[in-house]
Formats: sequence, C-alpha cells, structure tokens
Amino acid sequence: MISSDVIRGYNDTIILSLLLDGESYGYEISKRIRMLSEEKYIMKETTLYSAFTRLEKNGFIDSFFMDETFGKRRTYYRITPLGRAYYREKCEEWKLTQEVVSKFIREL
Amino acid sequence: MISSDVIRGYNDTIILSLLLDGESYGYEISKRIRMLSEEKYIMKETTLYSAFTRLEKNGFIDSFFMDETFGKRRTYYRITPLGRAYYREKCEEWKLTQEVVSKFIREL
DNA sequence: GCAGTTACTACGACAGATGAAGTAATTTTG
DNA sequence: CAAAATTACTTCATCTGTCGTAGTAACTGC
Repeated sequence: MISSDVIRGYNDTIILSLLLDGESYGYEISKRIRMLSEEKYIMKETTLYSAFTRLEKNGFIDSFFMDETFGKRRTYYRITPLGRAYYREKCEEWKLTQEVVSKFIREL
Repeated sequence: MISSDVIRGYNDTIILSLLLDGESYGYEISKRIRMLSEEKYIMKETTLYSAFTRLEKNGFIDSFFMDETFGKRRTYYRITPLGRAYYREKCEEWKLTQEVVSKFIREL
C-alpha cells in the first residue's frame, strides 16, 4: 500500500498517462489505476474527481458526454495537447525526483 | 528544479536520512539537502522548521540545545529509535512508489 | 558601521486529499 | 422478483503540509 501523501504529486500525471491510451471516465480510470498498480495504490474517489476538475480548469483535459440511452450518465475525459506537454514535463521531473530522493534512501 | 508538490511526501524522510549521520540543526540540514541534491531541490525554511516540529511531535526526533556561548542559539535534533523505524518504512514505501509511478511514466 | 550570513520564529493563506454522506441507475444473486 | 451489489458520480466540510511575508537576533567580513 502506498500512502497518499507520498504519491500525491503524481495523481494528475497518473490520470493523464491513462488518458493517453484514449478517452475514459472516472470509474474506469480508477479501476485501471488499481489494476496497473496491482492494488498497491488505490486513488480515492474524491481525489480522482477533484483531479479531473483541476486538470480541466488547467486546460490539460476536455470533458464531454457520449450518446448513451442507458445507465447513469458518464463524464468522459480526453487529454489535450497542453495536457500532453504537461505530462511530458512531469515525466522529466519524475526522473529528477527519483535521482534526488534516492540519494536520501539507504538500505539498512 | 523539483517542485514541492512532487517531493512533498519525502521531506520528513529526507530530514531523517540526514539525521542518521548524526545530530544536526535546521540551517545545516537545509544546506546539505541543497548540496546533496546538487541544487535540484531546495527545501524552504518554513517547510523545514515545520517538519521538525511535526517529527518531534511524532517522537521521530528529539531536540536539545548545545552549550554555546556565542551565536544565535541553535536547536539541535537527533533521530530516535522510533524515527529510525519510520525511516525504514519510508524507504520500503519509496521502492514501491518508484515501481508504481514508473508504470505510468513513458518515454515519448 | 553596514551588508551579508547564520539561525531561526510567527502568522496567515492556500491547495490538495479525505471522510462522510447522498443520488441515481443498472446488474447480480438468492 | 426483491434486495444487495456495482457503477458512476457530486457535495461539503475538514485537515495537513507548504509557502510567502515578515521579523528577530547574533555574528562575520569589508
């Protein structure tokens, strides 16, 4: 289990990464994070949906509705070019973070 | 430069790691983080001192004063056995976090 | 003697994560 | 066929940690 405070800085990046595979919606994203991380990280619902709001406000994702005649209406999200650029930056930053944090981590 | 939000979850761990080398105080810790990270991460003063307060409250560090007849009085900190245990946990968590986050990071 | 460095402390603002609760529709199961 | 589970969110209030700003205080170098 990974605590939220250590991965916090990467929630937005994780979501964007999954949207690179194509448009998706909250519940699906949530399940994919769970699966891909092998249950090691489970993003809370409220965290996820508040991330969507923030990402959209920043222009990193777009939201839209699909034509659905059944089921509770889903909000779909799609990554924007700006979002891709931001994702790339965060990937670079991740490499740097790994290097830096690793200097303070030792095997005991 | 690493933004504070991505490294946020590791500030306490970074401080504890430096205290493993022996007791130290705020200003010194701050300089060592700066140097060890090759200026890639600079912990803000307020962040650092509030981390000390939190760590002490949690029993992970002890504070004390040294006999000093000159200079502004420094508060020294020393890691406790509890702090060492916590540090070890965080090191394990770091490995897990690296694995998990890496799954969402791609070369583009 | 004044600027710069060392070494903090206090305070208020803000962003992001969270728990709890609620809504609403569909699907499964007993 | 009704109840429980699952899907798919939304709202709201709270908490934690970071940050900007500012101030205090002593020493050090020019």
